[in-house]
Amino acid sequence: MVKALALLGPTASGKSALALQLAGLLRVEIISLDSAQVYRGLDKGTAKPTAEERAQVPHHLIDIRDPAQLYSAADFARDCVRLAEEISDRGALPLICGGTMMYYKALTGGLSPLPSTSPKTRQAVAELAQREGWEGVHERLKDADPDSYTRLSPHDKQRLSRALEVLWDTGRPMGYYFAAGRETCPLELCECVIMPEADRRELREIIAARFVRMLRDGLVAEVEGLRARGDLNLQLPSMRCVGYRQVWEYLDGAYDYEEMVQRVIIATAQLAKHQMTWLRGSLSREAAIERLTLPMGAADNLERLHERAKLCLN
RNA sequence: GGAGGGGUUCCCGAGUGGCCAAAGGGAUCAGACUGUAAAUCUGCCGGCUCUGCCUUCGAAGGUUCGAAUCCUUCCCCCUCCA
Repeated sequence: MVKALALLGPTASGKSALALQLAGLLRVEIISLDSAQVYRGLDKGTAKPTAEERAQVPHHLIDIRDPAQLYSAADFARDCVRLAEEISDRGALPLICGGTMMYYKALTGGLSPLPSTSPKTRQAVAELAQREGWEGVHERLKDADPDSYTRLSPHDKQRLSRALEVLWDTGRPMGYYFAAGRETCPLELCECVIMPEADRRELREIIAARFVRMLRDGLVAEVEGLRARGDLNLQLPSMRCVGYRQVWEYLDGAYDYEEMVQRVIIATAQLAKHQMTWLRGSLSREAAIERLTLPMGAADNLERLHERAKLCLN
């Protein structure tokens, strides 16, 4: 079984820097666990590793999609396993590094054999919601998919949409696919988690400072460029990423610059909070994945990570 | 100095005699999470010895069975005239 090391943690907690340092000590290739860095052209706002860093250490699953395209947890799980095997074959250690916990969950916990649904159908659901509201969409599930009907909030547009899409596209409720169980993870994972639990205020300051840097580096111009393409919009997952969404709205004139800055900082802090909720929760109740928790910014983190990585190599 | 407008629970903001611990939004906190997940949603959100009680709507008095809401004085803020 292929072994891999996972380095997880909330945004701005120092994962990437630590991963790069580890790469200086042993032969690793990094598999990015990041739903935003997959997009080409989303550079400044995603804290994407620089060209130099990428030249120095191989990075995977970065810049693999156009911002008009979609990428999913299932795509990730498939790509990640394939890459880990290839990297392992090359004699290097696969290092899965990032904070998109849904992707990680899909990898470790597996997914049921649900179908992907067509953009056409999604559009049709959106139109229904437009006419009848999401409560209306919710009602459509009442008889055809009672499990989803009771499980989902009448306001949870994303999941409501997905449930109805599956129903319309395949004629079967989601539960039909759930019944088939989940795939099991073909990788043997070691988990290292950076948890700034003790002082979230510090993380917030790092986030704010980092965003100021992103702006100084030209984030607004980058978003202007993306808007100028003409084929992107706020409904796309790429343009809903933290930072991009708010800058886009600012350029739309929805609010002023100062408010945009504050909103991004708040949204980023909320993202970090959300990621920590995943990490504290049931994530690694899955399988017997041993976990090492590192405090944010501790001096001996690299050393401890290195120790753990060496175990993975055996 | 004069004429108006305003001070509400962490923030914005509604509320003009009882149904008000006080709409709504934001933040915070906690949580969910099966192919959009940096998404989407949920709960809590003054305090307590918690089916009730206490404190809160700039401050202090007053009217009233009863006030965030009415009256008086004071403090502060904004706009305009000077």
